[in-house]
Amino acid sequence: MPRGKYGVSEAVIRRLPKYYRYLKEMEKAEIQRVSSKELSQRMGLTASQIRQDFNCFGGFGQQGYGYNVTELRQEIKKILGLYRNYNVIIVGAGNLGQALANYSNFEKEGFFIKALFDINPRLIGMSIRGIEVLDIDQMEEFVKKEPIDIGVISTPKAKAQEVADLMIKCGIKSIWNFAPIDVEVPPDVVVENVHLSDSLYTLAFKMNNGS
Amino acid sequence: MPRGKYGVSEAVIRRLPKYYRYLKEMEKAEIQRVSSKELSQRMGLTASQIRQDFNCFGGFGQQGYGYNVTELRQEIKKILGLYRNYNVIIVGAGNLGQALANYSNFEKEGFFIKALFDINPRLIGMSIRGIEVLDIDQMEEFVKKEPIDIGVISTPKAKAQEVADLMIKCGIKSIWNFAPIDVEVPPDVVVENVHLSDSLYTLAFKMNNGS
DNA sequence: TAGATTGTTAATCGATTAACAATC
DNA sequence: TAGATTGTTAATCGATTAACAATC
Repeated sequence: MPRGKYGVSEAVIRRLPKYYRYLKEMEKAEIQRVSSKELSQRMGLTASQIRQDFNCFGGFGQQGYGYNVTELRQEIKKILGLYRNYNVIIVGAGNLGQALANYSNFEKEGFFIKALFDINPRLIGMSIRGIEVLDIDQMEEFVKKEPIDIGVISTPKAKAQEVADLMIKCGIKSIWNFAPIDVEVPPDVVVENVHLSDSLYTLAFKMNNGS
Repeated sequence: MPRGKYGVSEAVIRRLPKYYRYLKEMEKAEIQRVSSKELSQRMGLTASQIRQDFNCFGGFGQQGYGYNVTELRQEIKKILGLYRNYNVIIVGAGNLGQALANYSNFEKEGFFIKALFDINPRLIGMSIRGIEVLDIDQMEEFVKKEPIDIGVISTPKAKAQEVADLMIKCGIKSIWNFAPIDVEVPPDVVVENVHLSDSLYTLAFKMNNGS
């Protein structure tokens, strides 16, 4: 398994957005410095783990002082790759696809939804926050004109693999998959799954097991 | 950290719904038996891990044969707690809340959405698949009449903690949280987070790091 | 300077993988 | 019976935690 620029484990990667979230909050609250100890208490981690995590990327702190909140937030923003913009399309303009298109917070971090696609004639032609719903047949042409970084799959399960294949054919290298199936992709394509049912079943398990 | 009936790690818990998903597919494809080896190939795990996972719960296989697909699926269904029904309410009837209410698949596994709640007068009175959107002020009364197992938070971040507090006050012990914040709850309450932005940022990180 | 807190190395813990006897 | 595959124990690997010298 190749591990790009930063040789970093999945566990660390998953914590990065959480650090980013907490640091944004602290910045908003005008907190200027933070120690690994204080951050650990806020986030429910250990101070050791936090320092280990940051040192995967080179250490942004200062002995005796801690971390500058703004600086640390910016570093993590950089690591996550949020200092550039991403063009996004959503395939599947049903309720979930529309909900995602309506969620304007993604834009604030540079994720711009350029179009939705569907096969349903009733949806095609619609517009959500000014984003058009187009026929899936137009997708290939659309992506040729406007390079797309991320493809979102919000179709039913039965169509998900087909949609993934089409995205890959169009040269899209990153897929955010909401369909309850693990789509198969070539090794240069990244997939991030949001399996809502899996999450709900996990909750069911935990509530029956008091953990 | 107390670990209910089954003393099982988070990593194992997270794999259970995935097993369930694959086994359902195989059952649909009328596959009757499966070995840990074959399942490992389908799922991208190791056979060892699969056998270890199942043996957390007591081993459902037979030497020389493998596992009966239907039986195994049923066992996992039992472990997950999907042989009972769950009453669910959704607080926040915006796009995401509506999308969740519209997603009829949850019902098939026994999760019944009993009502949505909101503060927006424009949404109150609406009906989604026959599920009413009520005023949040009616929630406490509603939950008294109809016991609710799971509360879904699909409000903006700013309201999430308040909503969680209200749910807890109403006796709800399980929260499925879609707001981009970690709500604080007493130790007997279970929270499962779906942090969409975290997931998206993870994807951004990975696409910039070729992992 | 003295106190605080990092960056980093070492120790521990837990999860995954390997191996194999048991047995269908 | 012979072959296959589990359940389970042991070995390995990786991630988390602890400890502490470096240094602000």
